[in-house]
Amino acid sequence: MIKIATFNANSIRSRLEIVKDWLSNNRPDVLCVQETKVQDKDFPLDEFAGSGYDIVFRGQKSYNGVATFSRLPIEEVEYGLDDEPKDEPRIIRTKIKGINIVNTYVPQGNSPESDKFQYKLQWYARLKRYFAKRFTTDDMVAWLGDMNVAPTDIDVHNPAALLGHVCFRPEVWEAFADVKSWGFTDILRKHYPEEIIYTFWDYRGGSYHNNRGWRIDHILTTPPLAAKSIKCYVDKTPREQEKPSDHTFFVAEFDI
DNA sequence: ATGGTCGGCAACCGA
Repeated sequence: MIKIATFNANSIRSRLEIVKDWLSNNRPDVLCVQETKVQDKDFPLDEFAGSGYDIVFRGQKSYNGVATFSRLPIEEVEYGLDDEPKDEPRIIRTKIKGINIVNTYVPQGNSPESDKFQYKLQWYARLKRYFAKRFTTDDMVAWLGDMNVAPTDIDVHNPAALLGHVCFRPEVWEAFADVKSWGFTDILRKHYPEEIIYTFWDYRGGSYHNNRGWRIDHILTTPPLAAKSIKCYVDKTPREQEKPSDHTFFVAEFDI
């Protein structure tokens, strides 16, 4: 069995105790973290010394940043996209136990009228080419992270009101679906085709308490890995700790 | 309810 998880930390340094506790209590083989919000020279490596995890990361000041934790040997590492701008603080590929683990923090997009939104749409297209260039759909590939898209109406608490948001509008659905069409299965939906399951709740307005959430973190895999998927779930227990992230831990287990 | 709350960082931007 291999257990793979993803978590948008919204600052790894502010979420140190939550991450350390979760790793020691759950012992995933791989944890992909987004929004570490720390420069590489300041990454809190010492805090994880003796944890049993190797960590690869790329960050920048204030914004973005990704890290991949593994307690199995990391066989390969690749930072960034392969065209310009490489955007290293948003994507790390590792190969672990023969599985390509692609940890992404997809740009949020700010507002539909902004250049950042166009950049987001292009980012999905660039990512699709990245997959197509490296892998075939017979390879073991897991794509996970904060995708900044809620793909269907049941993935947000109020689709009518939220329609038009940069994470919930047709251009984003199409861009995400186009990457998926290369050969990915949405592992949560394989197990729970119609359940209301969220991974993110805005800090504002008591949305967690009222369960006004979004499903914007995803775990997708190629068919040979999807066939081995045995469990997929959101772990909300860290939300009950002090100063939680606005996202939860999201986990998939495979019979490998 | 067109507001609300975080984190980083040092004024506001990003989410």
